Amino acid sequence: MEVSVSQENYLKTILKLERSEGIASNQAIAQNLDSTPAAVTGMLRKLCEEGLVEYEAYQGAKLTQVGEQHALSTVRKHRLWEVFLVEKLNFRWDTVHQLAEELEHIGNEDFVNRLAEFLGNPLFDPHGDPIPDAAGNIRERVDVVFSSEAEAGTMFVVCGVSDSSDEFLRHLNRLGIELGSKYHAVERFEFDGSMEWSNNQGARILISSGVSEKILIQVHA
Amino acid sequence: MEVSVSQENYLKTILKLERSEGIASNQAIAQNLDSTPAAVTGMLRKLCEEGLVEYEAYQGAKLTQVGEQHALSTVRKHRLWEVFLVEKLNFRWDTVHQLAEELEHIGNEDFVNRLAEFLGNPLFDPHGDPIPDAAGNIRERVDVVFSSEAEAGTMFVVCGVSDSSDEFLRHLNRLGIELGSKYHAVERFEFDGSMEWSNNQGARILISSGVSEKILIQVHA
DNA sequence: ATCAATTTTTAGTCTGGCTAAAATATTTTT
DNA sequence: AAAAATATTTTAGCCAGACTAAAAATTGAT
Ligand SMILES: [Mn+2]
Ligand SMILES: [Mn+2]
Ligand SMILES: [Mn+2]
Ligand SMILES: [Mn+2]
Repeated sequence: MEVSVSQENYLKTILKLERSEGIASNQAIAQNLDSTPAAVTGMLRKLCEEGLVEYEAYQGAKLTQVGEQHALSTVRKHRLWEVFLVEKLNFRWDTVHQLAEELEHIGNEDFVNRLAEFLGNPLFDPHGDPIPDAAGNIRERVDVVFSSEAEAGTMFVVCGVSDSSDEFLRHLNRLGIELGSKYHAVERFEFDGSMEWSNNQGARILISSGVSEKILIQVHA
Repeated sequence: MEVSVSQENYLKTILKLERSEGIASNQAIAQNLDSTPAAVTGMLRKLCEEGLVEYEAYQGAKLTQVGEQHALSTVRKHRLWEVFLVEKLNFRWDTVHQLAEELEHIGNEDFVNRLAEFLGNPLFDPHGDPIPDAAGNIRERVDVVFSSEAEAGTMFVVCGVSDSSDEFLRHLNRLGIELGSKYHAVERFEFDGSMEWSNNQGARILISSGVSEKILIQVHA
C-alpha cells in the first residue's frame, strides 16, 4: 500500500512518456531514470501487482487510474514546492529542481493542499509547467507555441520551456530571458534557423535554433 | 560522507540523551528509537567510523564536534519546519511532529537558512523548544520552571512543554492551554499535588500533577 | 523466414538496517 | 573478592529494495 520514493519516480516518468508517446516503453523509462531495461522490468512487475500500472510483458506500460492519480499528485507536489522555493525562499529557477525532487515524496494530500492554498493555488510552476489541481486536472495552455514558430514581426511573451535542465536555464539567465519576458521577433535567418529578437528597450539578441526550439511563447494579440 | 535518514535520527537521539544524561547509553538509544541494543551497537560502530560519534565498547556514545553540528542542524530543520507548518500552513501543534520528522532530512544548509530567514529567524518552535541558530548555538531560556513549581498566588505564562507527544498536546488543547496562555496559580492541593489555576477571565481549571510537571512556565514579574 | 531490436529471465550483488541468541564485559550486591 | 545481575557485543543470518550482467525469449520489420 505504501509507494516508495523510487516507485513514485517511476510513476512520474511513465506519466510523462504516456503523455508524449502514448505508451511508456521499457527503454524510454530506463533512459529517463538513468537505469537499465532489466531493472525497469522488475519495477513494472511490482507496480503492476500493486495496481498502479497496466503492464503486459513486451507491451510497455500505462498507468491505471490509481497510478495516474498518484503520479499527478507527485507532479503537483513537485511543482508547488518549486513555486515555494522561488517565490518564498528566493531561489533561482535553475536551482530548484533537485530540492523539489526530494520534497515531492513527503506528506499526504492534506499537506499538499495546504501548501497550495498558502501559495495562492498557483497554476504554473517557475518553468511555466502547469500545476495539477487537487483532483488531478491539468489546465492545458492554449495558444502556446515554440518560439521557433514565431513569424518575423510578431510580439510574444515567454511562458515556458520544454527543457528545465539547469544548464539550459542558466543559459537563458545569461541571455536575460525569463518567464514573462516580452520580445519582438525581428527576423529569422533561414541559413541556420537562428533568430533575432528585440526587447522593449530595443536591445537585440541572437537566438540559436536549438534555443528557440525549447522556449514556449504566447503570441501577443 | 553522506548521512542517512536513520543515522540522522540516531544523532538527534544521542544529542538529546547526552544533554539530559551526560552520555547516551546503548539501551536508552534503543528505547528512544524503538529498536534494540544489538542494532544500536551496529549503528554506533558505523557512526564512529564516520567520525560522527566517539564510541568505545561498553562505554556509551558521545557526539564528536562534527556529529554534534550535524545533529543540531537536523534539530534546527525539524523545529523550523514545525514553525512553518503551524504559522504558514495552519497546522495545529499536535499534528506537526511526524511531518517535521520527514522534512528535517531534506536539503542543505543554504536551504535551511533561507527557510529560517523566510520565517523571521524564530527562536522557538511551536512547542516552546529553542531553535539552534545557523552556527548551532541554542539560546537556553532563563527563568523557566515547571508549572508544578509555581507558588500559589503567582502569575505565569506558559512557554513550553517537556512532552510533545500528540496525546499530551491534545489533552492541553482540551484544557485550553497553549503557548503564551497566562494563568494565576490559585492553589496547590498537597493531597495529590494537583493545582487550581485561573485565567484572566476568571475561569478556573484543575490541573493534575502529571500535567503540571510537563508544562514549562515563566513566572510573571 | 530471418534478423535486428527490444524485453524478459536468471542469477546474483549490494546497501542498509534489522533480529535472536550466545558470549562477554561491567556493575552491583553480598 | 566472588557471585549475581545487568548491560553490551558478537555472531550469524534475515529482509526489503533496488540494481546488474549475461543469456534467453519475444516482437516487428523486411
Ligand atoms: Mn523525486
Ligand atoms: Mn518545474
Ligand atoms: Mn526524522
Ligand atoms: Mn517541536
